[in-house]
Amino acid sequence: MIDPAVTPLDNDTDLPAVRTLAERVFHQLQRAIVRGELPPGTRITEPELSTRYGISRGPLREAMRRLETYRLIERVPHVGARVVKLSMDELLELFDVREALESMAARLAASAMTVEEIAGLREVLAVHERQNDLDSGEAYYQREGDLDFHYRIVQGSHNRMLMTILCDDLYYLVRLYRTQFSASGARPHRAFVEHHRIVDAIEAGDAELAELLMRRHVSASRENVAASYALALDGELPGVQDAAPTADARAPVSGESGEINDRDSRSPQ
Amino acid sequence: MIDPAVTPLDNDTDLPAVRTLAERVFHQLQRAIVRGELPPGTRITEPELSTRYGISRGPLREAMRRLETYRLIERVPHVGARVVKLSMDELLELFDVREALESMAARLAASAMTVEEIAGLREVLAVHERQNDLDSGEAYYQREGDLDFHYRIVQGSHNRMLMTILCDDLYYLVRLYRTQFSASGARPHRAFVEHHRIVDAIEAGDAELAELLMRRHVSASRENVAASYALALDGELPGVQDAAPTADARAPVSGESGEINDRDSRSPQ
DNA sequence: ATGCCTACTATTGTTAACAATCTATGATCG
DNA sequence: CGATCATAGATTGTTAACAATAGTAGGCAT
Repeated sequence: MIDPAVTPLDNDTDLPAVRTLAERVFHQLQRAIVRGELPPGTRITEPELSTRYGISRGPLREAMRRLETYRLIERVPHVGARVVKLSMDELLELFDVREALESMAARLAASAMTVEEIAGLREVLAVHERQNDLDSGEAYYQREGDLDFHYRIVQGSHNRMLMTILCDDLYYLVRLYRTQFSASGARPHRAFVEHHRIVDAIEAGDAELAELLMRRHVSASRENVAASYALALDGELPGVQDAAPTADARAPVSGESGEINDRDSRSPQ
Repeated sequence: MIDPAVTPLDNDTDLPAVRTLAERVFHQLQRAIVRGELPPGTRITEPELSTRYGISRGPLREAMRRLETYRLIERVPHVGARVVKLSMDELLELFDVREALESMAARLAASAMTVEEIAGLREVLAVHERQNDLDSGEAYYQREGDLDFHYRIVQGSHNRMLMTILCDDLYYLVRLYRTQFSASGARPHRAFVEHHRIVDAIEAGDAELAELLMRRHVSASRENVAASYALALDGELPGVQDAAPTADARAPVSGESGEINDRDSRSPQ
């Protein structure tokens, strides 16, 4: 469901095992939201979407209920639903959760990952690096590659609950944040270094180190995003002091190379 | 299959803000499952439940969809749904997730918790201890109190996403595990000690220490449960070597004082 | 007797109509 | 002129009937 090569370019029925209308429209809506085709805050009205997708309200409601659990839309009883509008401090909250979960995943992966999985991980890094040689240009693939890196480590933890929470529940939210804050890949080479170190630790079976590196990796990325945001914010709004809780914040925040890049977490820039 | 005598005591409208039928029946089903009134593996059939609760299949399906996201039931398209059957290694997976998330919560709580919240936390511990003076007898309240302790720390993190994942998504699963493996409160005083230490660290604003203690707390509980289970398992099934992935395991596992207790994580019993 | 095929039943997926609730617009009153 | 209340429209919640799928039981042929 995450593999970029597998992800359908578009169309309806290329997804495997879409056995029901509700599933199909769920995936369609999900993609529409993540891609920004349904902008944040957009009101979702059932009659409109049902006619739009040519289905009845029954399956649509089921799809919307699923979208709600993925935190992509927010519903209020008897009122309606709208596409979630993300704030910066919610993004930072997400980083904290990811830091906790992904560092745990790295720890477990160091013990549980197979040689084949590690080889696949190295291959991802190689592809990642190759695309970096093309320099900027296509940040999209970098993002996907970066995402794939983290995805594979979570898979390597062999903890299904972790996989579900991280890769199913939080995955689309991460992507939505990315499009919403238009995080551009700034300097991914720093992330490469970190990624390689993490894989080294995993390959060596050093759970403690892998955990620590992953934790720093995510944490540094969080600080980077926060700093970039604060900078962009007082660049255009000199009066603003703190990140507003409900910041609609359309300021593009650079610093995230798609998934996670970071400063070297040591040298002060 | 579904004991009619049990459900009627949970009347309809004791829960606040139940604005829709789907919500009501969701809570009813949730309680029924967590309490064990709907045993694990029970087939959930829509016509039966709809007549049983006196509602139509529409709201019922919505309630079931919610139960599915809470991982309390499992659905297969065109086939049906059944109450989730938990295995021991899934329980251990849950412990890993909780270790990652709750240690993060403790860290954040050390920085973000207000004096009022800390006071409330101390009160919980006091109540907890008082009930422990009554010794065993009522393990139920201990469990709830223990749960309340962890619950409040998560709240104290002031991280809404953490709160949602831990208190909404995983909470009922934890309770279900407890009833399913009939974890009895064995020796909660060890947990008390740990709890107090954690609160001390939080009150001192020592994020590092709070995180470390919470991590050990959950980890020790995990090991305790695993050990008790392994013991009970080869006590009754001497041939069994590993925890079966799909163990239906009705053996009562002691060691969990409801939520989390642990050995002192230092002295070897 | 056993294996496969077929029809049947029960359950799930889907649809469309009905009822209850909320929002907004406009009229009335202070 | 402003505010409050009422009414109207639209949207969500709910229901019951219809369609499609999967499991099951029985018969038939080998």
